[in-house]
Amino acid sequence: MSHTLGIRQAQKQKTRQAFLDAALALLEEQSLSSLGLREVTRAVGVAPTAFYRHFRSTADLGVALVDEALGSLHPMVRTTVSTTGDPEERITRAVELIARHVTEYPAHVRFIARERHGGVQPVREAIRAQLHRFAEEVRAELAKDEEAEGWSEDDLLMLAHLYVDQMLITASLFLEALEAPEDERERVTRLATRQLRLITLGRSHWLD
Amino acid sequence: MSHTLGIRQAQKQKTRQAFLDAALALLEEQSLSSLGLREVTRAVGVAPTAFYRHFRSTADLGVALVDEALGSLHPMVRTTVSTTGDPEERITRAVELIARHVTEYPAHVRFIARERHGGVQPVREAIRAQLHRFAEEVRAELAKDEEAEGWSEDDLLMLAHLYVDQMLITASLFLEALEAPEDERERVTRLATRQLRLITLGRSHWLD
DNA sequence: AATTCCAGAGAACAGTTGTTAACTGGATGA
DNA sequence: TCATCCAGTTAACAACTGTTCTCTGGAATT
Repeated sequence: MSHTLGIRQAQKQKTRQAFLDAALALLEEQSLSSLGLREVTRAVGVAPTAFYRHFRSTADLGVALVDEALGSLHPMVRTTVSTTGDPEERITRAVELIARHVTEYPAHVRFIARERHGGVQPVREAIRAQLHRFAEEVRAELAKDEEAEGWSEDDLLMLAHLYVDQMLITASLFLEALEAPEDERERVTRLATRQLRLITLGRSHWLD
Repeated sequence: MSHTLGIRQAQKQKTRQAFLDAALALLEEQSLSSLGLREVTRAVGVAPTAFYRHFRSTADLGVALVDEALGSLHPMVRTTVSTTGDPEERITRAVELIARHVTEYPAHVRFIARERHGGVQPVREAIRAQLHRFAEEVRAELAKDEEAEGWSEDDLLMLAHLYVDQMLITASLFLEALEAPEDERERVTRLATRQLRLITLGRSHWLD
């Protein structure tokens, strides 16, 4: 099924990826709404006009970055939530997974945290849509758990959003602690673990 | 004690406030890192160079905006948390208070949500510091409650941060629902209420 | 082998930006 | 009353921005 791309298409995709990489790097120290088209092309090493062969505008590039940063994350979220084992172990694994992801893709995480409430509407929309997908997937996984018996769909979605938001908050904290000494990251781990523990505790008494 | 300002100082403060107001309005559709100095002076109706009489840079203006947006909010947070009455009533009042604040100062709320993870370091720092103050104040209020018996200081701060973050998430949701029909805001109210309820439930079983 | 296609280059456009220096004129304080 | 101060002005600077049109050379198609 995998159709080998021609030299032409392959080169185009390569350049496109170079745009995404360069933009992501530049966005570590500014917001998308201040990212200039020429700034990006300069970083890639191509003429300004080449930009238009790939994107309509920087907002368009931003939407593509959202897909790159969040699109491939869905399997990970699903498996994390559905992991079997006692709750405490699940929480530990979830926090570890977030920490590792932040370490591996700090620029992606920073971009999402920054542009979630950023100044570019189509990008905000794209992030909102992806996060909603996450919440729906988490809800679906939660529904499978025996603890979900007696829960309404609406309440499950409410809890799912709580988990998703908590995931983002934690990721952002790890991001801030990235260059800090080891014990700061340890502190964040402990904080996030206890917060998840408290939420899970509330969950298990929801039907009282 | 209140020293009447001279005509000169008064006029200066008036212009300064005009800068803050104009910037806040412009920031509804962009981020601080893309806000131009000339753009602001144009909106105020003053020469570009006048800007330097009040601020070193737009980042400096941003820090001033953080103080305006969050500085006056501390009493409200304190009294909200310390309100007596049964937990359910407290939650309702808290959510209502957030909703009202968002309706009254939407630009302030948008600014904080946007720049909390934005591209301007000094502003991020200023917001982080203010939110930490909030968390400390909430912790102090929680400590007075009889439910806090047996809690460690660290765990109380953990819970306080959870409440503060939840407050911001809720505010942001109300902001998105500002121009939406009434039933959307009602939906957000119900969601936020149940999330707070679940957290409070976890809180009451923390020591089990 | 001849033709079409198209990613990227090049040049030019009118506007924009932050920052400097030297100024003006009304409020301030002696 | 007179000298000082200082919020805001004017003018000019080099550097930058997004977007247009035209062109080119190698890949793709016939």
